[in-house]
Amino acid sequence: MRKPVRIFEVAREAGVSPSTVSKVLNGTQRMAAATEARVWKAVSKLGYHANLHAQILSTGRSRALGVVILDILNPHFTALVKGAGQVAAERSYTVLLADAEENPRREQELIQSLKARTDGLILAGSRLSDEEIVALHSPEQPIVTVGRRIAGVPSVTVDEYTASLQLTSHLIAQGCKHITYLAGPPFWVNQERERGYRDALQQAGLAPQVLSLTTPDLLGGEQASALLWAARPFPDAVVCYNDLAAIGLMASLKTLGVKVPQEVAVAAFGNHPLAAHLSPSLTHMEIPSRKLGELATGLLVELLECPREEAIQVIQYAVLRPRESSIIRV
Amino acid sequence: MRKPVRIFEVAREAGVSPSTVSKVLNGTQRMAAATEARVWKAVSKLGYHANLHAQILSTGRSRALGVVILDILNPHFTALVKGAGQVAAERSYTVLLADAEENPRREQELIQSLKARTDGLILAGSRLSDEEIVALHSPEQPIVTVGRRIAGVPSVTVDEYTASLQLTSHLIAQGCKHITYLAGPPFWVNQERERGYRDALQQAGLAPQVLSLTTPDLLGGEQASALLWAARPFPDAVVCYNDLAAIGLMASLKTLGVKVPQEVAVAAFGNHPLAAHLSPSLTHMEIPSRKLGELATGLLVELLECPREEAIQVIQYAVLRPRESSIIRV
DNA sequence: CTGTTAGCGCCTTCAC
DNA sequence: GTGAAGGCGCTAACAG
Repeated sequence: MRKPVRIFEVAREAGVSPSTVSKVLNGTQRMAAATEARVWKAVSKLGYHANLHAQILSTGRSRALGVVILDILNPHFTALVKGAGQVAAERSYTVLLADAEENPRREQELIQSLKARTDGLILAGSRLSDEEIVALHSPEQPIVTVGRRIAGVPSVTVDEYTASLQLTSHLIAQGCKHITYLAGPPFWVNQERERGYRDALQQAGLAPQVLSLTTPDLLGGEQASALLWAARPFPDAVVCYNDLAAIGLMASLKTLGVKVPQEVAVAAFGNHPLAAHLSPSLTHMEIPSRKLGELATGLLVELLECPREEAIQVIQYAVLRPRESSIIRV
Repeated sequence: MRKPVRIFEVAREAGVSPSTVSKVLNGTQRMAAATEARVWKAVSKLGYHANLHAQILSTGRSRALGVVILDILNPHFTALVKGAGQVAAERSYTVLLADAEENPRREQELIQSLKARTDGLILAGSRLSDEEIVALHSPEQPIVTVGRRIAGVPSVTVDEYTASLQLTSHLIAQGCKHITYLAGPPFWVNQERERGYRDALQQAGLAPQVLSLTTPDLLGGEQASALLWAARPFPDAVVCYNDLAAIGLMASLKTLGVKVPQEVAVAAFGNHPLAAHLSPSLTHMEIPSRKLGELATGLLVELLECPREEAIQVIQYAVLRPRESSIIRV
């Protein structure tokens, strides 16, 4: 059909050379006002749009950022994407988003695909090994991790250890004695949360009990009730790796006739939009997901525009949101 | 640092010409087994990866699909993305995802950006005008819409009219007499749902009452309670444009001390993962979001691989999931 | 200020 | 079977 217009045709229409058109369009170099006007006129008359790939091939920059998230069904990551999108737009970058579906093989494929199309990557909730991530990072194609601290790689993270200390202490303050931790996948975030949990219990002279979620989502939480059921002693409180799992767990406990918070208090990490809408509403350490996305994007753009040597590590803090699921009335 | 390897260097390493390497790598033409072996060896030794943009510039195809969704915070669209990602992977296409943030201007920008990077687009929940969408569609760069039927444009949609007829009839069967419809944005989906609602009421000899959501999300639902409050007669049932709004509404009604379903029954459209986890659990017509993503992607790939004249329209059906929010015990 | 000349890295006819 | 040559569309140095 209608072949796309090329820069040469615009040049001819405006009576100038292709390079002049290029300079005017990109603002690389000012031309005589009259010339510029003729170029713009020709451009709009012909409906010209530069061929992106030719442009990228020629300049070596795409002004695009890749964002790879662990799971698009998890509100934590979608909120993060909102933040990334906003900052990227402000800095006039395009975000190319990909969902790793909690699958490291797929994640690698997507990363390779995005790496070829972007100037830099944000890895949120990566399931790759530290080595793989280090290998991916380079000054020309920087990567920023979210929720993962690796020496030599720029990152944006929450102080999960302190968050976990606070959340666990909150339960202890409610008088809970047998607090179980439902662990997520064995990556940085879970390590920190588990460490905070253990330290809080130790300080209180209580014994830890760690059980592992099958998956860190609704289903995993539902399945976890069976684990709890078998646990001796049966806990009077549960700290969940994330709020999705906590919601699944609470639903399952309701089915089993176990009352929350009277028989078991439940608390989690996250910022699920419905945490306050549930019955009972869910206590959690609120993770500033959107902010993480904003910061990671800002950092990546900085790295792109003025390459640095050291790997900057940005740290944020979670906020305790006490709600019905952990408030035990005496 | 380490400059990327070019095809020329692979050719030199293997003792052949660049064009031979290209043919072997792309399987465009068989070469002597020994030659192919040498090429593959050189490729892995040097860690060669073809430059994507050079390739696209040269071939004119990117093997990438663009998916533009209305709002990444809405579970309907994220589920759709899961479906799209799966089918795209099966057909070895890369999905490039963008979040329009319910903003038509932003949507146009993203579309332009993705259009330049992909072979075809899926528009899910577009806020553009029919004309704009028609203008975007072409046999060389097909687009498939989801949740929108436009003459001449391939689409995948749910039979929303029938879905709405069923949902409204369900409420009527519960004995509700004053059923209000909380309308979403004035696009195809809402038009169909509203039409089904009106027809169902008319058949039952009831009077319709339509109020508009400020936004089709949690916040909009919360704000809608004020509208309902002011409505005369105060309804005994509400049909919500989507489940996000229904959840917001129910939360707000709880605050106001209005009991669901005893004083007002609530029902909606959607497939929110927590619909069954709420108290009361939410009745809805379940929209097969993920399936829509799969079908749209399948259709787009078909269109890409064997261009068609007619614009195929795929239709799916919603399923009634009756839950506590609409079950009125007498 | 403006045009000319070279690539960017790859694929693809077309001869050998 | 294999290689040489030309082009995809644009930008960037370098002249003038």
